[in-house]
Amino acid sequence: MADITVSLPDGSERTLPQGATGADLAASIGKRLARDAVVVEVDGAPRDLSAPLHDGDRVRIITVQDPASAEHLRHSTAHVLAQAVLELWPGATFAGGPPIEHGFYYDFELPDGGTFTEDDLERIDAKMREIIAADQPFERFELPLDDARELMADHPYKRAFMDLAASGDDADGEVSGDGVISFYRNTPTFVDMCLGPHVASTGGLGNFRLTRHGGAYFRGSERNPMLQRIYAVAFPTAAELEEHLRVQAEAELRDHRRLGVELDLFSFPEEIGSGLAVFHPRGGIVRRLMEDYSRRRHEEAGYEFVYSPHITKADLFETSGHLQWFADGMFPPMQVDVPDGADDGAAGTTYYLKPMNCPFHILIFRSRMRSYRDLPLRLFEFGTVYRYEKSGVVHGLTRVRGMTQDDAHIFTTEEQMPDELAGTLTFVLDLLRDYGLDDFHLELSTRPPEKAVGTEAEWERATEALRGAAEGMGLALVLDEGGGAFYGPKISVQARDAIGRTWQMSTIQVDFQLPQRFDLTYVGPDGERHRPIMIHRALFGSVERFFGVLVEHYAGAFPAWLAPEQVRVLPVADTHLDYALEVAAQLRGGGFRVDVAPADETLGNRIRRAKGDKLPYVLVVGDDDVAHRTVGVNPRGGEVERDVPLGSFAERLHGDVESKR
RNA sequence: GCCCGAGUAGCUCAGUUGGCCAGAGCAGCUGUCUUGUAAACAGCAGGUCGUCGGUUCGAGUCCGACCUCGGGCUCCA
Repeated sequence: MADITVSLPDGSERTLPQGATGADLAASIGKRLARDAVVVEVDGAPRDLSAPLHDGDRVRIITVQDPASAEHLRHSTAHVLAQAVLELWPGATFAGGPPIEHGFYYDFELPDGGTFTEDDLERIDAKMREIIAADQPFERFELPLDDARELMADHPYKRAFMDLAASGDDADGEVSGDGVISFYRNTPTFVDMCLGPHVASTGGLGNFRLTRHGGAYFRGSERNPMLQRIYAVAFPTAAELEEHLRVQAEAELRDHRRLGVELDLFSFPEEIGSGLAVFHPRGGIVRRLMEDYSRRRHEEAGYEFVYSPHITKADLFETSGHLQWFADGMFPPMQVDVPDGADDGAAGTTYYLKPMNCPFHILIFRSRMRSYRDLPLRLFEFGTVYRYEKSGVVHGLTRVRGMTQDDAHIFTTEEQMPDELAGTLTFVLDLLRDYGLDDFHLELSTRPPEKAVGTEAEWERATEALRGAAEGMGLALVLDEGGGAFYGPKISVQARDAIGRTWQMSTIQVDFQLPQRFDLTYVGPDGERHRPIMIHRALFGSVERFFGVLVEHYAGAFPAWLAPEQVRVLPVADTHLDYALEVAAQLRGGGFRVDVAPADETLGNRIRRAKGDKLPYVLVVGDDDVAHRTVGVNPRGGEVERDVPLGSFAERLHGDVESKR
């Protein structure tokens, strides 16, 4: 029988006997490679180690050291989860269980509408580890559709995936559409439908942890039944799993909801209502500083400031299209000016809380005749809007029902638009950097197929203009098909924070629609009327969300320019109080935010409290300092320095503020 | 909105199968202590146990509805 020859990524070739598998190949190269091999890629396509190789195959062996192995290990561990659940809950059925970032999930339906509990996760985990200890093989086999349906007779969701694939749907990648269904058998009783590949056996798995459980609609649609999903994190190595869990624990400590209470920044009094925040004095300082700086920069960039009310007659949102397209996101209407004695609900005038600021800015544009000389006209407002968010989605400051947008609408000619978009994007990124975020990527959201006004051609032009601006930035650009607003496509800026999480921040949207709906015009150099184009843009997105992101990014330890309290002066004993007050007064005179903590408590305890409040600087003053007009400087995250002249400390603080460190 | 879980003092939590006057630490207040870099000591005060209704001789504890929060789905700045 003829041998086969395969090539490896380094260009070398190896000759193996006919019928040799990826595992054989690995074994022929080295013991360690054989042990660490997870799957192989043949001509770029992942395959089981047990699959026979063919003459001329280009083969890459993926080991646990290769990041590409994670997906396969996760996928295989998901099967172990399914096996454990099906063994523990006789009569349970399962749907899909794909690998995801950091881990995997699997969807189940338990008998009699059962649900999982926290304790169940422990039982399942224990069962999974038994399966792994048993080192069960993953054995692949294939069946024609009819036989496959019969094999999965007790599992309607698996059959649903087969039917979807048969009708040309992608079936969430669970099955192929070629009429042959592949399965993996672990034990005589456990078989899962799967495209594969899988690890050779369960023994190599184990670096996982079950994390959460919750409801999830089948295939993500509200119209489908709700299944019970279990999430897990999983990594090729134990060290990676540990690191991930460490970062998670860190993220929990940074949670802005927790820090908001601890640092006395803001709260959500139950009496006010879900998703409605109040900012306390310390949070108020931070917010005001954020806003003040933003105002200054916007002024310098040619924006003009406007103000508009929070509520308006329904007609305005009829004209804008919001009542047609965005009504679900709006608070219910209120009837006002109802005539005495009228019991007809339709009598009077209908008002709405505003969910967006654009119509108001449009009315400002339209308040008089505009010339091309006025354009681009950039109207800016910290506009507070109200959105009726579904009860299950409200979340801290990042998803609220009342928020303030740093909202601007730019009215331009069509010719000006590309430059204006590029300028806006540059401005936005620059400003975000000043707030300490500097790792970005961009996302381009296109026409939502079922929910869009305007013609395809208009959408196309707007989308291309945005794409051009985005591509000019030299940042990664991700396509978000169908994710645009009803009136136009958008670019959103995604920022990565200090511990690597990405947040959607700024959005820039092109809008041909509202200028038409409101019949906006300007007079061009030719004396004729022309239609302007609108650009909607928000940089913080919402001030509340941005505030929450900054709290998490800085873990509550705001840089000096934003810190609510920059310095706290601690006299060692009462005899140093007058000097401490003098130091504080002098620093305040320099424009700094300073408090004094008198010697009612031990110095150690006052230091501890100040550190807990995450101040940039704690100053300790005692006999030596009174005598020499110095201070002891205890900086956040640094070493204590004694006998620092007050003047040089003030300069240092000034430098921190100026450099926004 | 849907699935699950939770709501006890400002915060973090105890409170056994329904049964004496609902507890602790931190925070707060009052004293004493007068401190050189991450917790001095003592005392005081603080709760209609989320709200409303029900079961019961008796409810923080059991049941229902609503409100709020947390985790997930869907949605989103």
